[in-house]
Amino acid sequence: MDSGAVILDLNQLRRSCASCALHELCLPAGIYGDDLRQLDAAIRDKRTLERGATLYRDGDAFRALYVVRSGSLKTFLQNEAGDLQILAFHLPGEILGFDALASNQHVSQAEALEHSSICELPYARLMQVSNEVPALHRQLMRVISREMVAEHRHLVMMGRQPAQERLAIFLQNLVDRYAHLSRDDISLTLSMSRYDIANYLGLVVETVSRLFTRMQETGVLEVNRKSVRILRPDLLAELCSTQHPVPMKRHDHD
Amino acid sequence: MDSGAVILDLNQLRRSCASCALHELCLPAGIYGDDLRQLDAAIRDKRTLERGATLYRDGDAFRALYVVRSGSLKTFLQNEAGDLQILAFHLPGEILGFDALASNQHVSQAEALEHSSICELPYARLMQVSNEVPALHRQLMRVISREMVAEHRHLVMMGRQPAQERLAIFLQNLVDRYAHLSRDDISLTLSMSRYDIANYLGLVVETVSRLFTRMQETGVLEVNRKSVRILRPDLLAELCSTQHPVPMKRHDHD
DNA sequence: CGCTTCGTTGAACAGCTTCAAACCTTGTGG
DNA sequence: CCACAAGGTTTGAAGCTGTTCAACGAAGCG
Repeated sequence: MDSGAVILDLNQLRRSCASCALHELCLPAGIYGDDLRQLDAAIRDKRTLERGATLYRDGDAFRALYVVRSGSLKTFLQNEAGDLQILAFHLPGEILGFDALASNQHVSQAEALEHSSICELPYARLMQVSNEVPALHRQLMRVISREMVAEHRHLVMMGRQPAQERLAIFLQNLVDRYAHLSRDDISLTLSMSRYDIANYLGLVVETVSRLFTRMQETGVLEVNRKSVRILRPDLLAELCSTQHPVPMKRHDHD
Repeated sequence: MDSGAVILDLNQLRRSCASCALHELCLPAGIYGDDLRQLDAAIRDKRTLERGATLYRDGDAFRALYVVRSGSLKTFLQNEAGDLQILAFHLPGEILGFDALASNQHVSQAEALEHSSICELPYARLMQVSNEVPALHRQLMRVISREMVAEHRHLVMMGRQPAQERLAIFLQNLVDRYAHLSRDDISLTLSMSRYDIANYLGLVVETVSRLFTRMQETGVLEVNRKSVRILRPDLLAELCSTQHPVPMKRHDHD
C-alpha cells in the first residue's frame, strides 16, 4: 500500500524458515523436514515497516497472521472516545493478529515502534498446511496460549501492583525476552516512548519518569533516554513482587 | 476424583451436543451431521461441581478443556506471595483451560462459584477429531480468539477506567452475556461475592459496595445482595464510557 | 536555528484505599 | 427455636499513592 523500500529489501528478506535465526523461537519450532518446507511455502514475501507505520488497524479484514522478524511493534485498542490502551509490545519471533480469528476482522491496531521486518502468514494457506501437518496445528495453539498467559500476567500487574512494581516487572520481562535474542542481558534499548510504557502499565508519563529516576538513584539501573542498563538484577527482581506490609485478605474456599 | 453426586447426575447429564440447549453458543456452533457426531463422541462424561470446588489448579497436568454447561466458575492466578487476581468469570457455553496449551500444565486455577455442571473435552481426542474435521479446528481457534478479545476489554478497563466505569462495564457485560441465555435481560443474579467482583475489577470491596449504593441512589439499578435489577439500561450504558472532562493526551503518529 | 515533540521535575489535588466499626445473613449447636 | 459465631456487606473518616497541572530542559527534524 505504500513505501517503495519494500521492493529493495525483498532479496535479503526472502529467506526460508530453515535458515532463519529465529527458527527455534518462532512458529516453526519443533517442525522439521518436509513439514517445515510446507510451512515455509505458506509464508508470503516478507515486508518491512517504518517507525510509526501501521501493520493492520481496527476493522481491517483478517487475511494473515504476522511474525516479527526484526524490530518491534505495539498492538493497542482505541475506543470511540479516542483513548487508547496498549495491549502488548512484540519482539522478534512473536506472532501478531490472533485477535482477528474470532470475527474475521482485526479488533486492534498494530504499529511498528521502529524499522521492522515482518513475515506474513496468509491464514487460508496456514490452515491448509496445518490440516496436513498436525504438528503445526498444535504449535499454533501453543503460541496462542502463550500469548494468553502473557496477557494474564499483564492483567495481574494492572490489577494488583503498585506503580514501581509495574515498571520493574515490565523491565524484567523485556530483559527476559531479549535474553535469548542477544548475548547482552543487562542492556536494553527501549524502542517505545515513555508514553507507551506508561500507557501499557496503566500509569501516566510523569509517574514512569519519576520511577526511572528513583530506580537510578537507588542504583538498580542506569537510564539514558532509550537505553537502560540493569546494574543490579537482584534488586530489580526484588522490586517485581510487592513486599506486603500486611497480608492480604484471602479468598479461601477450602 | 470425589463427590458421589457425579454418578447420580450422569443420566440426566449424558446428553449429546445435538440436543443441548447451548449447542449454538458452544463449541459445536456451525458443526453438523457426521462432524458433530464425531465431536460428541470426544466429549467425556459430564461432571458436576459444588460451590467452591476446584476444577483444576495451578500446576495440574493438562488433560482436557472444559465447557460450562450450567452454573458459573471463576479462573484466577495466585502468586507465591498469596495474592490473587481473578482473570474471568465463565458462564454456560464458555470454554476454560486454554492457558494450559502452551506448557502442557495449567497455570491458573478454576473454581465453581455455585453448583455447576461441566463438559470435559479430553484434549488428545479433541485434536484427533479436529484433524479430521477442519471446521472444528477453525472453531477452536475462533473460541480462543474470542477469549483473547474479552481479555483485551478487561485490560482496557483495568488500565484506563475509573472505578464507577469499571463496575458499569462489568454489569453491562454480564447483562449482555446472560441476554442470550435467558429471556430476562434486566435481572441478574450475581453468583460471585463482592470480594470477587472487586478483585476482578482491580478495586477493593469497600469501593464496589459504595458504587452499588451510589448506582442505586441515582436510580440506575436496584440491588439486594446477589440480585441486581437494571432499572435504567440507558444510564448504565452511559456510565460505561468515561466522559472526559479534558481530552486525553493523544498518541498520533500520522 | 527555530520548532515541535519527548522527557523530567515540582506542587497541589483527587480518588481510591486503608482502617475501623457496625450490620446483616447463614449456619451450627445447645 | 434461639443464641452465637463467622463471614459477607455496608458505611464512615483519615491517609496515601498516583494524577493533574504547570513549567522547563533536551533531543530530533525541518
